[in-house]
Amino acid sequence: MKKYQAQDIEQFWYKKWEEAGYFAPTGNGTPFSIAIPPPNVTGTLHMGHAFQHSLVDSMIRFHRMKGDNTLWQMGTDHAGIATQLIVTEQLAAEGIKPTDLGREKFLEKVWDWKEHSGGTISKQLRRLGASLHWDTERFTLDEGLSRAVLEVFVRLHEEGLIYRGKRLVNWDPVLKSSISDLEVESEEENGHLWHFRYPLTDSPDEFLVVATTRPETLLGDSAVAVHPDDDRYRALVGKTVQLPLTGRTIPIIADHYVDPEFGSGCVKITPAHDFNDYDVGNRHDLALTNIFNDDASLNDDVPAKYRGMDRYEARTAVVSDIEALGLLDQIEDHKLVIPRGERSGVPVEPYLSDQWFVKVGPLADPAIKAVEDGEIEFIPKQAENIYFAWMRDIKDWCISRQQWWGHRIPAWYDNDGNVYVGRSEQEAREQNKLDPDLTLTQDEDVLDTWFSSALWTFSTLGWPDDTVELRTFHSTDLMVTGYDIISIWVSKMIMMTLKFVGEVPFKKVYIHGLITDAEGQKMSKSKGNGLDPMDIIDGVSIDELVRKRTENLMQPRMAKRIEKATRKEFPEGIRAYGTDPLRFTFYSIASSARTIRFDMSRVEGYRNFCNKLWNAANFVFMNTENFDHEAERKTSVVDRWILTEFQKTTDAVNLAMETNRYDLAAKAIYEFVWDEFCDWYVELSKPLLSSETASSQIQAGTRYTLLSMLESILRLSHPFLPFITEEIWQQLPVSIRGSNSTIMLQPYPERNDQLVDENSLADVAWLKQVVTATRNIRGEMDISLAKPIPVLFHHTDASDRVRLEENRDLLTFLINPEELKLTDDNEVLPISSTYLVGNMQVLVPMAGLIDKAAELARLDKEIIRKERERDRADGKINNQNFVAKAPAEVVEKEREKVDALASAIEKLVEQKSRIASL
RNA sequence: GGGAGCGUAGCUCAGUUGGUUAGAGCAUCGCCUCGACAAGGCGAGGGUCCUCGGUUCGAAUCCGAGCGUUCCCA
Repeated sequence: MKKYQAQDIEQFWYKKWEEAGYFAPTGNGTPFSIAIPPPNVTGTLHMGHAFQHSLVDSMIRFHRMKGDNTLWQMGTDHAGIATQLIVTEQLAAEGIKPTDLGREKFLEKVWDWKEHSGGTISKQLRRLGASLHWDTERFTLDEGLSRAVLEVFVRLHEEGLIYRGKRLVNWDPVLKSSISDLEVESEEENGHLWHFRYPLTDSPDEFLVVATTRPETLLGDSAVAVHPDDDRYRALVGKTVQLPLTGRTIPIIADHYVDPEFGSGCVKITPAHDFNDYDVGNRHDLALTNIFNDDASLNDDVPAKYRGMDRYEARTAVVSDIEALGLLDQIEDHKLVIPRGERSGVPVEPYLSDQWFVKVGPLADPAIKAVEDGEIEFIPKQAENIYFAWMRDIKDWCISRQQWWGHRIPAWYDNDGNVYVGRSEQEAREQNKLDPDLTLTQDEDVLDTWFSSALWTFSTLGWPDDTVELRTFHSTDLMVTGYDIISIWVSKMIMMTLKFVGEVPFKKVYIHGLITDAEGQKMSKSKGNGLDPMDIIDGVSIDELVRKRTENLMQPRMAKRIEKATRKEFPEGIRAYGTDPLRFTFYSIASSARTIRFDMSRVEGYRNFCNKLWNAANFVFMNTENFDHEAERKTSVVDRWILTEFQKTTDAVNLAMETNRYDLAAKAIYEFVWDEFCDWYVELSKPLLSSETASSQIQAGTRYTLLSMLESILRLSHPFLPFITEEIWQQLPVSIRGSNSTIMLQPYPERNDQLVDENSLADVAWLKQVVTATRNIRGEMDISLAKPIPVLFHHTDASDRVRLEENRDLLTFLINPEELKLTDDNEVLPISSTYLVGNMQVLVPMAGLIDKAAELARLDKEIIRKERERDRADGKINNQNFVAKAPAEVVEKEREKVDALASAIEKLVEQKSRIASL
């Protein structure tokens, strides 16, 4: 075989698998299904995706190999705002505005874009080895899903759970649309707190001082509020103040919302421009004065002077006018949280507008209960808290967006503003018995992308039709997603699915942590610290990496700093590690922590692991070229030992997968392959295979075990390392692997008790200890393995002698002794370096080999270590409380430990004094 | 302000119901080009398990307080 090069094998196999249709459910066995969290059609694969989909793919491959009827449903969402923005920007480059084209033409352009540029993430998922069922790939805007959306909208509306109303929403003044909470990023920024004096109507020389971070909203104030228990202002409640610049008179009200400790204890209330003030306004029946147009310029409800000004222009004007009136009390520096639109980057306005809402309360109750009752299990369990906290304080969901790209709201208006909802205009007319001549116009808005995503698990399976797929694969078995998605998506899926399908969307939700950079910083474009999983798979030069990180920055001045940091962290770019090593890294770091630092040296470590597996396979092939499957064979103790170890590993991996502990699964495989199979079994097979004296049956047994063990390892590892395992498996003889065409559909290993031989464990443990003893002496004394050393076995018992004779060839090969010699108990021994294996002493005579001082130091270290241990155990068994209260077997264990250590120390001390006396 | 996570070797992290000599990878230091593999082999060094209390015969593990750090919500 050639050297291990991931890029040589990976794409080849994926293509084969896909063409052969191996990703499709077989139609037999227990159904197992997972729906992909639909990636954004505009998106590219980031580290979070790669992590998430690697976890899912292992689970899918695991179940497929177990013989389940396995479906990983593929699909993408239409990403309303993101997609529309991209196309809008492209058109802008040609000097075209969407409004120039009109809705129909514009949407054609978007579809065009989607068809030609929207598939990046699909290609990347293939590179990742994701065994998604592509044939039934869905898109939230395709016909079937759109029908589901219509159905849900109409039915919720019929039940009064969807309504239209004027409410305060997050408004992006650049997009001129409402946006969801998830699309708002709140960061602390430096600002000011302006203190204004509002004159009392009754006595204009007296003032209430109000503090605000947004002076321009003064023009929309409806009241000044104080805390009801605040003695300073109690007498003023019910009176009025003059609102400067406007000539309006507004009331002084009392509300518990006010924090009397903050500022002056008086708060201006602007119900149309602040979410808290909106609630206060509702409680006190205050007027809602909207002062903005949809681009956040001031509208005609403000004094003429300010009309048409941008909000920040108005801010300056208001402050200077207040100052001119002598009503500016003071200006303080102040840190405040500014909500910015994720896409546009501008501050978002709470904005009063006509929107459609889902009344969430009645949907939330059963959704909470489903999790409380354990119908849905969160992993880790603490993630439930996020869900419950959100669900128990849930607000109505604004589902309309002032966009073109999306599911258009199925509502029609007549000229009097009456609204009619139906699956089509036709149905709306029939249901409402409208005059055919009545002119109706459809609502211009579209639905929030999450509205369609909420139906994902069942709409992708054909709902509202009662399909075989729906009956077979719903509820899905597992959802894998991040913390940030619980409130925005997971909760909505649970509500909608319970409502319309009457069952949970998934039985388990695995919530993974956020992949951060090596410093624990969230990866982001603006910080320039992002990693592209494709760059880890394919490698990237430092120049290219710098280019990718610094292009199209929102803040171009960051480019220099980003370049410097990048060149420091990756002076030579990133090497091409391949998909398997990257995947294995993801499994290994999948802990329950909420942030996971991504460390490139781990990828390197797992690339080395793949290389190790590759080379081990190479060894197996080299030594089994003429393997005759029919030849008579016998198993050795070493064969039985590795088979026993493999059963334990298989058990551990299966258990880990059942409990979603990907890290433990990866660890079990890594340790078995490297520490047991490669370091011991392969090494122990060498003397047998090259032996002149070993029987041909034993040699055949060893060859068979090498092959079958390798084959089993490949199957066990396949869900995690799909490519390298397939590549190697294909090269195995058919007599070993069977005649099927892919490892993907081979049975997953399960523990076979008939292959467990507990006795072999003790035999091989003894063997390992003897070898380790001599290696230790060699290592401590810097004696090369090339130099033969005499090895004596002293104080042996019958089983030691049997083992020694049976394994003489193995020991000779591994130790490279000048001689292996059994001593008599009363024989006078040469001065030696000593190691204990149970009661037996392994001796290497010092003459000409070993330095006296070094050996004394080695013995001292060993004695101290054992004494420390003995003292600890001794302390325990001399403690009456311990003996009385600890379980008998624990006490017994400590007693045995003390005895064994005492006798070991005795021997070592004796040895030490002999050497010292030289 | 409320809630959550994290704090274990120089770095990144395991440590499952309390009993391990507290582990791994990377890094470090020796020795080794022996017929799978130098992307390797064999050894070694390295820890006040954040701090202080408590429960317990026994605490990295359970409880309380504090410190540091990250995130979410307001």
